[in-house]
Amino acid sequence: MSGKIDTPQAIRGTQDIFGAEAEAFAHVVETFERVRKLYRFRRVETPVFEKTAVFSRSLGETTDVVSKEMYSFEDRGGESLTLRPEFTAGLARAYITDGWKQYAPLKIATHGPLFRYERPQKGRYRQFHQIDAEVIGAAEPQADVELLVMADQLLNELGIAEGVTLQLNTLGDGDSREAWRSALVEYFRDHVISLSEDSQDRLERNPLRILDSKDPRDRPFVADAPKIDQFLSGEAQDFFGAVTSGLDAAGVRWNRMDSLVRGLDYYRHTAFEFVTDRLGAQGTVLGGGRYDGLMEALGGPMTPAVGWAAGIERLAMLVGEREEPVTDVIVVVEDDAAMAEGVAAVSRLRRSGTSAELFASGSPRKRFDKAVKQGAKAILAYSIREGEVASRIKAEDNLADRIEAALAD
RNA sequence: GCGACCGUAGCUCAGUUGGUUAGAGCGCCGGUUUGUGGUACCGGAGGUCGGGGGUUCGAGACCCCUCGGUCGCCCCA
Repeated sequence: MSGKIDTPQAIRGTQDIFGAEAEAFAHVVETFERVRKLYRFRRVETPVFEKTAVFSRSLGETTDVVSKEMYSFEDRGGESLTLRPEFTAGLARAYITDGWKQYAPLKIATHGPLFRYERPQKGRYRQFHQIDAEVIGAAEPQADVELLVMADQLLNELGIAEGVTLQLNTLGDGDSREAWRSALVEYFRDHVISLSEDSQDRLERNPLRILDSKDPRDRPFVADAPKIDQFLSGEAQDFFGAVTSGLDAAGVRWNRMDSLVRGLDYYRHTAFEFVTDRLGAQGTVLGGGRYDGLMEALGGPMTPAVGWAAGIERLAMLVGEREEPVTDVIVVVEDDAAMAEGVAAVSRLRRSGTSAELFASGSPRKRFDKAVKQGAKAILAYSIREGEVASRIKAEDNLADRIEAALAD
């Protein structure tokens, strides 16, 4: 009896993933690993925590992520550290501090946990997991296209492309984006009293966000708001044109979504999201864009880059629960006098590459039934007949032969 | 940070307008039965009813606080 010691609870918004859900999670990661190798993206690992400045400088001080969602703390040396809320900033830091410029253009992929202090809900956790792909040091629209085509292939290989659509936009280069932003602020300021409270607040913090407000009060003004297209430079238009024609050439379907903006300050030019209506309020399955200004914000050389990230939990929800694979062989010891034979057999089977489990505890009479009930491709039972250890295999012939061979080694 | 709903055995749940020692199914453990076999029966372990306070003669049921879950808002993957 554990008595009066109360068990510490798991941290809010964290999850213990098990069984069919864990299989779905693993399937997403395995599929990503396979696809990323097809596109020759190199695997990298970076720390789950960084100096706080890595994120605050990259994402923008006024973004929600930086202003209220970071898990920041001081270490024993008094340094402010932060559990990574996203991958890109840390990867950019690594690119600069580890001299990865020598490998540019560099295609990299990673996956792992991220942390954001948010109210948990469907598809949103405080510790969540993403897969991530970046192309750093490539200014060409072909890099954007390659990334998008890879994302599209991933969703197809996961079997969840149905009902997921690619929404694509351009934010233009830095100057285009600024001009557009100023025009939006000016426009919305004229209607500020009619906007929702949230959007009035956004006008100060993040005016682009008003464009994808869900509030019906904002809709009419959003419809007539200045469009990015009016502010795009010639180069920005050409760039976006090259991305869309590349997608068309690769056979990837997309929708122009001129109200699509991304939350973080570092985005330029291409911005995109793969969205679905099958995940409740969290429609975005995979999102990203080009962040040509980020490296400089971190004190590095001007370095063009593009990338995306996708939530593993969200992808796994779309994949659905996956069956855990059935055991090849269950070895049943029906009499403890045959224990040594059972232990030997299960060891040999596993060494031969056959998955095997040993059922040798609890009531001897019920062990075989438990094996039948759990299910296995074959059951190998050891019992005592007339004082001798006797074995019996219940399996299809070809598998029975394989078991015999493994045991004979 | 805001809102709504929810919280009874390991799991899924029941528990009548507040009324004795809180139940079922599944699972688990043991026994009997069957014996090339996923049977049936019997028995057992396991709950301070998320936690704390309050109302009441009496609270799993009502009230407050708190923690957690779920789903929205916000934000995002």
